[in-house]
Amino acid sequence: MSNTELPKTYDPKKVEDKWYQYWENSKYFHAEVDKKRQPFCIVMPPPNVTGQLHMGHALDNTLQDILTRWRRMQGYNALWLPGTDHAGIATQAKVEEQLRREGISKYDLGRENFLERVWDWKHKYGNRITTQLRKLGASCDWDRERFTMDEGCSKAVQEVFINLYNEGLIYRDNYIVNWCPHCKTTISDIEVEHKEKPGKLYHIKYPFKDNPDEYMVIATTRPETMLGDVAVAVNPEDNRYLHMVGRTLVLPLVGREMPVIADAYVDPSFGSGCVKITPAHDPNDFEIGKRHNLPEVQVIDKDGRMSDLAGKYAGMDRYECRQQIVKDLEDQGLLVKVEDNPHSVGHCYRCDTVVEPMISKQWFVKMKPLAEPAVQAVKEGKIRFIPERFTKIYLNWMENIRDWCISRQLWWGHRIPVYYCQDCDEMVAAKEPPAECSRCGGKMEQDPDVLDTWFSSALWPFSTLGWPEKTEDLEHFYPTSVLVTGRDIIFFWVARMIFSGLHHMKEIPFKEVFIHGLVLDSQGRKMSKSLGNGVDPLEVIEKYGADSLRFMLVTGNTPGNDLRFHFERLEKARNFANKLWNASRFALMNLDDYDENASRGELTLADRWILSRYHNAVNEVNNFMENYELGEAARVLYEFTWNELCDWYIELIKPRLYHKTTPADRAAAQHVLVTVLRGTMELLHPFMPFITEEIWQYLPHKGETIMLQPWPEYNPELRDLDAENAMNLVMETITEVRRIRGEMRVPPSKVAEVILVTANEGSRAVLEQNSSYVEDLANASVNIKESLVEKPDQAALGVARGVEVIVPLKGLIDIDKEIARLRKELQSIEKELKRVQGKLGNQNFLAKAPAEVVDKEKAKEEELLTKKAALSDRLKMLQ
RNA sequence: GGGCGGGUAGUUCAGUGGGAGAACGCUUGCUUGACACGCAAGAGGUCGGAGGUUCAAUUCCUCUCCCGCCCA
Repeated sequence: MSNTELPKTYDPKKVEDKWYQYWENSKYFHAEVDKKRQPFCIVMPPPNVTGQLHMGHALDNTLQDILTRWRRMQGYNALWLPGTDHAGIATQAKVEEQLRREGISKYDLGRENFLERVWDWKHKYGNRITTQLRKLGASCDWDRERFTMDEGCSKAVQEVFINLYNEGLIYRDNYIVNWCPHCKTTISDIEVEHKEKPGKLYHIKYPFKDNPDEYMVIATTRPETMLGDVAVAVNPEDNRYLHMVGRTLVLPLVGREMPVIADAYVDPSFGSGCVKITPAHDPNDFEIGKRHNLPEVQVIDKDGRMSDLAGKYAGMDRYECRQQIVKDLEDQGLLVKVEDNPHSVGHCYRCDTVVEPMISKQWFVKMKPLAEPAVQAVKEGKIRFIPERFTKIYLNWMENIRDWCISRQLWWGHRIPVYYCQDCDEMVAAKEPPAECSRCGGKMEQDPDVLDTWFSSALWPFSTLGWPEKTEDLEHFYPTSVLVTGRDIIFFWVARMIFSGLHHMKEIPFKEVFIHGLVLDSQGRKMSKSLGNGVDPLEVIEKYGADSLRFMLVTGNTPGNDLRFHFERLEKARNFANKLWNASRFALMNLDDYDENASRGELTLADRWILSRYHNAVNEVNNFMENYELGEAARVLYEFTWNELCDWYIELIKPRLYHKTTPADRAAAQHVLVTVLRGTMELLHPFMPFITEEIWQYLPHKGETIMLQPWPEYNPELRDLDAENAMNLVMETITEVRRIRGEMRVPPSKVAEVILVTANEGSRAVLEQNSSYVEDLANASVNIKESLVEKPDQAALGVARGVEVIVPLKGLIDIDKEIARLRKELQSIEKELKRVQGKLGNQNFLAKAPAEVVDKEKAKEEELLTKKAALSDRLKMLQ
């Protein structure tokens, strides 16, 4: 290898795209079924096809990429399957917005033309997010990229719908659903976000028919819905009102006669204890209405305006109407009082409009039979959540699940494969449009609605692998290994994939679910468009590099917890990348004559030490990775690289690389450096794929790419605790000398005379063999003695592992300063000693604590006593 | 109302039944032949509060306060 001079700072822009192209063009991401190897498979949570990469995607995909790259290096047949979601409401809304700017509506275009526009939009923006994922370094198999509306996925959707329909698990019914007046569609229960909002509680008199002077007072937060009231209910155990049950009231402003009923749902302690019943506009009232056979009067329409049934209020906006009704009630003396009453209001999770509960004929999935096996699978441990606490959240939801409303009044999506006869009430679910009604020969027309987007994503783990066909892919890669996703879509997606997989595949879709938190801004707020506090991952990549972003996202955070985005932490990650770069730069500057096969001298203490520490790091990283503690694994690598490899090992071998030794010794240093540095790059590769590839390619290596190198294996035989102990003594000695130098203001350029005194033979041997380390790293000349009778009084003293470190400072020492320093040191030793001796004096401790803990405390006491003796002797002498 | 997470150095966060850690910031000194996106040395914490279990609790248990999230 020729002498390689690299630039002083690492520039990610110069290398990232280059390596990504190389990997992708070389098909390194591509996985084929290979029965000889164990499969590892992740399906990517599909981002919205027309969306843009945000920090949540960056985190989610970084985690998946780390796992995939790691398993791939371990030799698994690793497949990370990417794709995008058609995102019904979001995408349709975007295209409608575009049409609005052109001054037309989707109705002007008609369904066919509108859909063509959406497909145009998809083709135009559909590869934006996948390009962005490439920038992040995602090693997914693009040859297998899927889309929820592609032919295969659409087939799967049809198949599933028809199967469930035939099994009686999909039904159509009139039911109270959540209507978004802005999106103009129903949404499912979990798509409603409940937010606490300030509001009023209105107390209104409802007079009796037989005696208009007598009345009941009802309390409501939504007076406008009273136009749809059909009863007043009280609790059957509420003695205040029981005698009124069965009597007839006259609804104010409307004049409708309605009964007083008793129902256990009513909470006697809320408001007056009398509840108005509006089955058409409240889910609970709807249930009560069903129980009591009450009529349903719909007074609010799909635009959020009062309907024709609202009499003189017809056509008014629902909130305007509220004001007017309150005013009218007041005028008639029927408003008793108005109280402040903050209450929870449902909002559309897409557009944040207040949702209107409304009765409508919709398609539903019957959940109970599907949920049961999905609960079992998790309870039996077939599917494991990481962190474990999400198991409870999942189970709690699954066990209380309600039927899933799946029809959406949109055009963009999978159209419901049900056909209705226009002449009779025949209806069939079919893959192909029936030519005519099988019963009466009438014309058949398809349901105009489409399915909830999540209906297709629920099938993602098997639809992407070829289902309903029986493919080799399915057989090999299903069930997938792990699902990585945010905690915000456990219900939307994870739960639905689980019951779908179990029902249609008869097998779980994945064995583990790795949940991460949300990426928040630096103040802990959710990143949102309206707040404008989002950080664009692409800008970050542009400025700091993808490796830095990835490293920052994965460190300093614990699985499942939210993560605040701080630019300071990004800088830290970038600095780390630069550190790697410069360590490698140093290595390359000293490898011009490196020959792997050259005869090498014996390993030195530093060599044995760094190899031992490296294998310790390998072991820790492996354990953390297996437990999904990716942040901890990254921390171990950060600390090993910076604090051990760079700060100590590289410094220790500089003299050997600068030809101040024999060629064989130099070769040994080169070899250990290359081995450890290359191994470190391999360990870091899943986290920082680009820089590690760049460096690895410069280092002596075999193979085409770091990403297909075997993952470093832990070799316990290379753990060398003797070397670690010896090095600790050397390093602490060096630190002690440096500290004295610093405190006594010995100029850095001046060689300090150092006397090391210890009666311990072992320590003395270590120091004698390795005194050059102390001399080089502390700029000192070292003398080692068993004892020292005549201690120079013009000297500073420290103790490292029982070794007295004496630095004679004739003419340089400030006696007062040294006395102060010794006193302070002694103080902290006394404090520690008191604690240790307190423990050792406790009979219970000696009797019950494990022997090694007791031994440890004893050794500690001994060391502290030595140190104390040396320092106080010294202090006496100086005083 | 139920559930969950968090409260540890000035700040942001790791971590642990047995001597409190990191990064940034701060102090001091360094253009030391990889790196100032750096090197060396250092200051800084009653680990939210109270009680309990234990030889030993920041860590386990109970209660309590504050912050955040989810569900009803």
